[in-house]
Amino acid sequence: MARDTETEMTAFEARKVDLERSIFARMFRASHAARKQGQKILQQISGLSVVEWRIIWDLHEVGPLRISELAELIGIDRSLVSRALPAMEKAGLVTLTRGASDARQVIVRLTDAGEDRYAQCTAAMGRRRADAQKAFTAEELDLFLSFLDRFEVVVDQPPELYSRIRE
Amino acid sequence: MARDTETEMTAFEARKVDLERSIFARMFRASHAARKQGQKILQQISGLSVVEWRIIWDLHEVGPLRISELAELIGIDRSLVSRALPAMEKAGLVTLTRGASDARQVIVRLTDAGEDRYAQCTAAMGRRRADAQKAFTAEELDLFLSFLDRFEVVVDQPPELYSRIRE
DNA sequence: GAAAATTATGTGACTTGTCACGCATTATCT
DNA sequence: AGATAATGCGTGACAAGTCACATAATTTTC
Repeated sequence: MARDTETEMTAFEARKVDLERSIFARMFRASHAARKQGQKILQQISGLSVVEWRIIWDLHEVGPLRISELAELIGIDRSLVSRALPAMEKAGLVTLTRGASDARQVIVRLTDAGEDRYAQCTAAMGRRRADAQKAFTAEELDLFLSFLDRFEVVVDQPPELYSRIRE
Repeated sequence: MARDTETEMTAFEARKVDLERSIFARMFRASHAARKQGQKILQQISGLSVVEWRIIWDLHEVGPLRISELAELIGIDRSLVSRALPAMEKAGLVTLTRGASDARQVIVRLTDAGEDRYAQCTAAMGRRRADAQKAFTAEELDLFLSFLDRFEVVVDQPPELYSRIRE
């Protein structure tokens, strides 16, 4: 792909260097790679999707939950949770019951089979979390999380702040 | 949502605190929020999708590019680029021509209308990038990027490293 | 007690993204 | 020169995710 002389960096290479310095590009790439890796680990171990794993993990950690609570913990739209659950119930991983005091609610509980599936995946996913943790000292981890805090302040701004025409 | 006594933190609340300390959960949430915000900014300004914006931005910065090069810069599968381009050509934003020396290749060029669309969006997207930049000192930014480097070392490991049964 | 407002969930329709396969073209090997 | 391998792209089929609307149940208001 020779565009400039052989000894100079091409515009393409220069662009890649630029993007290495872009927080947005780096955040996307890193979290995208994390997601793909997680999907593959779960696929190889148990055939679960990331959403299914998160549902199982959250139910194991917290106990019975409502659909909207699961969606809040996982950070996804509740329609995605709502769609995932019937197949999980059919697979015997969870039970779905109507709320005793509020019949609008669906209460999701982990079954023994669900606990088995949890056990199947948690060691691998825990090793991955441990590896990520070990890449940082405790102090660095705090700092990394504080950087993410600051980044989130920016990306949680309403889009109108940026899209509106400015002087 | 009273589960424990009113003065104690619920398991649900405790779980949320746990997830605040999880690099993976935080990376997903932060990059997801960034993506949604970007989508909305672009939607409000120009109706472009994120992929379309990135194509225009990369062509503006680098000059004519092949489909595989665009996919590499953006960090997505080339089928996504391949699918986005016909509509962009139809909208007059890019031209598509076969490679002069390799007829397999498609060379993508930005048109004047594409440059206009670039101009329409770049100020807003640049403000967002500037705001993110301003949240950090130059030193902190270097550190943040080095943390992302380390995180990527972990998530770029083959999934078999984690999914394989271990002693 | 009835009406209106709000809430919790389910689903239609769509967008975004991935993987595998096929076709055409080019490069390599003999 | 012909056969084989590799490459670049297009597309089928599917998965993951979002948004809006509808329905049912509960809460609030009068």
